Amino acid sequence: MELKLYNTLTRQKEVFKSIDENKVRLYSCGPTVYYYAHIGNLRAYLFMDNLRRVLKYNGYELLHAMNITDVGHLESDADEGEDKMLKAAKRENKDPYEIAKFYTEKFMIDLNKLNISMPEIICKATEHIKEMEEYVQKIIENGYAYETKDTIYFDTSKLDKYGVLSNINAEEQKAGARVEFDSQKKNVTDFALWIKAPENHIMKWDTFWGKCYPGWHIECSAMGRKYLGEQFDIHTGGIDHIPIHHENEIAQSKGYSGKIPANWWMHCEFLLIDGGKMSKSLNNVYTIGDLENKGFSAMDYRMFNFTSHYRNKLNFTWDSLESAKIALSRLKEAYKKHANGEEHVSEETIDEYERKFHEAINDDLNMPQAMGVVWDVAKNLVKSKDFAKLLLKFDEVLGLKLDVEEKIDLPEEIQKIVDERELARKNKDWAKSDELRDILNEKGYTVKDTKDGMIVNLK
RNA sequence: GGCGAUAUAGCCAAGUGGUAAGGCACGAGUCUGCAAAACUCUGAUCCCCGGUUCGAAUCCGGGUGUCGCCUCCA
Repeated sequence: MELKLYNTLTRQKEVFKSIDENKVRLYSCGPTVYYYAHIGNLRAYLFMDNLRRVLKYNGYELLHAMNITDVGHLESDADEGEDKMLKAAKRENKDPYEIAKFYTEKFMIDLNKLNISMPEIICKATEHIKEMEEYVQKIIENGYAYETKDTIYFDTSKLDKYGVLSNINAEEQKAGARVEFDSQKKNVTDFALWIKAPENHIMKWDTFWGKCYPGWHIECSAMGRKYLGEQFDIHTGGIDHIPIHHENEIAQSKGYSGKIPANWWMHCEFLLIDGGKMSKSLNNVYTIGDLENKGFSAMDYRMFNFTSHYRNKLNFTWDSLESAKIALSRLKEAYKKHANGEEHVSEETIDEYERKFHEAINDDLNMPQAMGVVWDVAKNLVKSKDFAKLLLKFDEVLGLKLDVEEKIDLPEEIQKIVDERELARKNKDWAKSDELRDILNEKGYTVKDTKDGMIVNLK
């Protein structure tokens, strides 16, 4: 079946065709590991995971690289700000490498909780200084860079066009902005490739230009090339990457080889909180931990993300997360019923649902529409193992672990009360049963009585 | 100030020319010792005005609102 993916480069959906026959090479801009990832960040990785799974569903093998930015990401585009890693190091009074290690681990834990499948290659900027160095030298050799006192800049005026992705006149935009920029630059759109490290700079390396550290954009160019080749299929990132980071990556690649590195550029829209941007001042920069503290799981958040399309802003509210949580639990319930079902469903019916689902995901990852098909199957009055099997197939893309029952290990003390209540119920001692239920509630557990016994969960 | 996006039921949202997917909430009901859960049923003509068309939520023009980018950001 035809797979259509939206390409930011051409601003339209295009029929996907990989360079190699059955293999897709893709690159995703990963996190700058200077702090916890918030749920907005994580939406981009859920999108990345969604793309991976859809490609796999279509039979492609994947070679996927994602970077971990642990150096070079400055606060200011004018190349004057502080390195985010160093700032975090100061804040926490730690070595920047410790910071990177700590938040990288936290990031991986989040991805794991969200059931995000890992790219085949995870590459760290600090482990590829050599590759970046060579990349920059080639750009210089090709005449696309110039030196100032302490920075090597990319000369964007040497390109036939700068701004092919965002399709804007960056010169004009930046000239109009009320932002000062480094006067050493020849053009406002020029950006730093290589920067001389000040005396007290912690993260620096001995390089062809003395003790330096790399600009932010060069890592993706160098690592993408190293692991995926001069040209690969898809490059993903957040929508905010379009105007600067990805433009610069394209510029660097043009300066290096004359080519745009990827055929498809795909970008995930922002997550809004209560209709607006998340910001520290509004105190709404939530992490997975924050969600968990309110009784939600990472998987609830995963489910929530399927309510909208990745190219649309998604409005996060606690109510909408709650609705996703309930929907997920009902979906699992529905799966279970089908798994225990004894009726038969015709192959044609199954194929028809499968086709509809496949069509939806192949239409530029239209997950809300795909979920419509999933619910059709889940809520079908005919209870059948055939449907259960189909749902599991869908779950290869959804990644909701429909067949995994969430059972929590109850503390011994709680288990004792549960057993006692079970006995009371057996003896129809309702007074005692209710009393024990109250106790469980007080201790923070919910109690559901079903035909198959009691289900106890954390509130 | 410049640029861009968006406006669909209480909420989260699909749908881009042929008479409005889905989820959640609400309400009604079934079940149940009670409660909860679960299950069934139920709702919108698509921001406003004008145009194109046999026909528009869907295209065009104008207006209004909201959001974002131009500064770090997934």
